[in-house]
Amino acid sequence: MSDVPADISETAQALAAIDMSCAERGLSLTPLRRRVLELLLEAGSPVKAYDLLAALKPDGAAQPPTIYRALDFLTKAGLAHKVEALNAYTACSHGDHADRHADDTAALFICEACGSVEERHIPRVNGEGAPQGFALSRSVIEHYGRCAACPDS
Amino acid sequence: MSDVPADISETAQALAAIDMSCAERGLSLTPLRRRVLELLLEAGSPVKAYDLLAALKPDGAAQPPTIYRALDFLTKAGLAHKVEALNAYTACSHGDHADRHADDTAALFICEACGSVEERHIPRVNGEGAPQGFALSRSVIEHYGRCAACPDS
DNA sequence: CTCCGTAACGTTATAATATCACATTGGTGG
DNA sequence: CCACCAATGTGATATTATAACGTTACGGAG
Repeated sequence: MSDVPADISETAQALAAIDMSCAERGLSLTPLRRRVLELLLEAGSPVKAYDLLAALKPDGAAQPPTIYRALDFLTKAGLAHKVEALNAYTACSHGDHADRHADDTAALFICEACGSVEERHIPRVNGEGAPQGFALSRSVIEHYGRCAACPDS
Repeated sequence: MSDVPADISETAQALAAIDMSCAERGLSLTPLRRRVLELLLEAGSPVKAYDLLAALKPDGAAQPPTIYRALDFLTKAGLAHKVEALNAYTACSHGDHADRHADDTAALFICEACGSVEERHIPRVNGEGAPQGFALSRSVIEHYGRCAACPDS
């Protein structure tokens, strides 16, 4: 066993891969943005903007625009998603090759018991039964329920 | 031609049908709730809570809880939906037989140009590629794009 | 009929989420 | 050096939503 929990180590590895991916894509993953993404990765479930803000406080008193700008960058870069129905944010589980998924739609499966999020990338197509002539720009797909690890009890 | 625009008349007809549906289901569609639903039906596109509030003002100064309680009732009754990504609310296009769709998922197709909403009811099933053992409770499905009537220009 | 319980709504205050507008910093290229 | 631009800092404010408690009106039990 190392002295670092496995999930933190995984976070570090993911961040390293994302560093490279961003470099290739010409995106500047600044320390602040990187730190916010790190917080999201460590959380493993959706986090509210003001909770991220609170988590940054030790590093100096951050103000709301700080966090919203970072989240804006991360979501546009495909490194994080906003969970619309929760007003929360979560790291993209495919952030290390976000470029390959730029045109995909992310479907989120959110456990209402434990908060965990599973993400599936599905090719961007008009939803089932789209109106004639509807030109799709983006889709929000969020499924709420109970994950396999959280029995109905 | 009547002196009442066609869409208002349609609204009135829809409301009459909803009145009966609510009576059958034992739901009390009070004047306030009915008025809010009427406003949503007339709008034809998503409306923000505080805009509804403003629209109610002439009838007396309403406060936020008033409108949120009405919206809560309407959404639980399946007569309206919250558009999560817009923080807005829209009348269910099948409100007159909402009982038959109680277990369905509503997929919304929202035109970013004109604001129109088309609604499709799809049977509630686990989304494509759901994780093993995921027990679905509800889904948020919102598609954004451009409707057939709004050319790319 | 009175009393009581409850659903609906009113009212005041405040919480939670998000953005605007402008100042400051720090690098990069002319 | 200086002009420029991306990124961040900072203070104020807008927008969305809920908490907490009071009031009213109606319907059933006694």
